[in-house]
Amino acid sequence: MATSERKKREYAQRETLIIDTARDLLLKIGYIDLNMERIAELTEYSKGTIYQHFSCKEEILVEMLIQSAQKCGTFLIRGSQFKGTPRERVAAMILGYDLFVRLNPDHFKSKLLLQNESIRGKASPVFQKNLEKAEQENIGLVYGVLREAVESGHVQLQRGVTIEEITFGLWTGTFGAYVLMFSEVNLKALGISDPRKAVWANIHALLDGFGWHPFFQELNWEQTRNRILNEIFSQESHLAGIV
Amino acid sequence: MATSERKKREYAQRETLIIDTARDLLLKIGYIDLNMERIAELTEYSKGTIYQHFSCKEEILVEMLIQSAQKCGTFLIRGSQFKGTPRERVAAMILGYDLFVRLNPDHFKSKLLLQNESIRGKASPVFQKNLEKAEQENIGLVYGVLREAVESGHVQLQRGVTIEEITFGLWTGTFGAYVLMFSEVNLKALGISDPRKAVWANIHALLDGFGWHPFFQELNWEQTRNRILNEIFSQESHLAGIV
DNA sequence: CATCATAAATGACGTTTAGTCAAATTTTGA
DNA sequence: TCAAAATTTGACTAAACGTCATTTATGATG
Repeated sequence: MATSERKKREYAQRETLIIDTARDLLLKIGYIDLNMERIAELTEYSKGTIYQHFSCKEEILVEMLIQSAQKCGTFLIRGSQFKGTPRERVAAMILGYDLFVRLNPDHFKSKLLLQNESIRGKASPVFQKNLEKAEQENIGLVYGVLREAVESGHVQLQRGVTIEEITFGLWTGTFGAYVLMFSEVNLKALGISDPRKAVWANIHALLDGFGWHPFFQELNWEQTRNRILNEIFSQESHLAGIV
Repeated sequence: MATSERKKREYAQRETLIIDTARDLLLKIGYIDLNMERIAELTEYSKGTIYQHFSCKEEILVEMLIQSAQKCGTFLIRGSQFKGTPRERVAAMILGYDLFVRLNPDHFKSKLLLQNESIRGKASPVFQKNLEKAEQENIGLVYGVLREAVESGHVQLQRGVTIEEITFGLWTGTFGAYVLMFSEVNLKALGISDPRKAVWANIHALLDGFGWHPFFQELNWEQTRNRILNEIFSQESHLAGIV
């Protein structure tokens, strides 16, 4: 069945086209004004065809986020492979995440929207499950490095704290910061001129606070940061313009 | 002008009625299905009258959030007045915030939505400015206690870290956690059975990491926590069922 | 090449909600 | 009591949603 293979390919291509179009449109006109009619126009397909792929705009957003979460995963994996201590590898993952977010501004736009159950709930359950799975896999990558850190004795878990909870701290500290950065909260007016610098300081204070060796003071982090960017994310850091 | 005073009062009362109705409806049916027609029905006014107060449902949400942000401020203030070290006072503010969020579940629902610029942007600029102001005032309350902590020598700011950045860390660590808790991310599946416990551990690790005395180990926090709840939030902690 | 069955794409249509505004109603104060 | 002012109403237009009968394209077969 050579033809049916081609059909499948064409279907997948069209899906990509729809998502890419929706992504552009989302960044350009925002969620409220985003509509299926316009997506149909721009893709040069009819509304009916668009609805054959996605049941509503929210479902397109979910699929968009699934794809970007998977892409995000590749950045996390690359970060985790940095040659260094577990703490440096976690730092590399966080830097990778930052680069990913910089290069994929649509990620947080759709993420923020779908954080709302009413909006996410419009997508069909299959899509929602897939999204949950994609995001859990990414968290799993962080767990992996933390587990190694505990096993190698770089961190001693104290007072019943679990690696899941430490990950939660890293997660909320970075994710929360991006939510704020991406929502036009006036951080400048609040004295936060460089939120990324603040995140970096906070993440390291957190890890220091959990007694994770080597402590912030014990390492030249400026150097480590440059090594991470050069060795792992050379191309991306140039693309993002952080040299 | 006794009459015009009464009119004003009546107008304000109706505004309250509209907001309360919208709040109930939001919690019941969610953002997507929330609509002006239904709000009009439930308040027993006509659509036109509702539109005299608010230009769209998003504007109602903004006003809802302004009000809850102000109420939140009273919890923060009370927390900051706890008789203890600055660090204990910060902890009291965070506990106060937690109680506030528990008792006002609509707060985060609307907050999350309005984090999206496209949604928030539907409200008129005056409403948006007021919201920004209300939220900045709350952050200002945290700054106040941190400033005292620095002045009293409980924290030494190191390596160019500012109190704004530390506040940002507290903010993202708690706010980020509530965003996740309120968005049906399956935290249980990720091994986070008690996100509030995790937040507490992370906040203290963060403050320890910044060298904020007294360190977590040096205090009986279980006792402090109970004192805060008893002395400052007795009524609220019972209402929230955390005894 | 012609035919026909199947698959895919279309856009008109019914429905819902938004937001407006002229008309109806109520209130005010002389 | 009554006219002017203020308020309320809901009918109406417009926009987007989501459906589905109809049209168009495809490709297998003789």
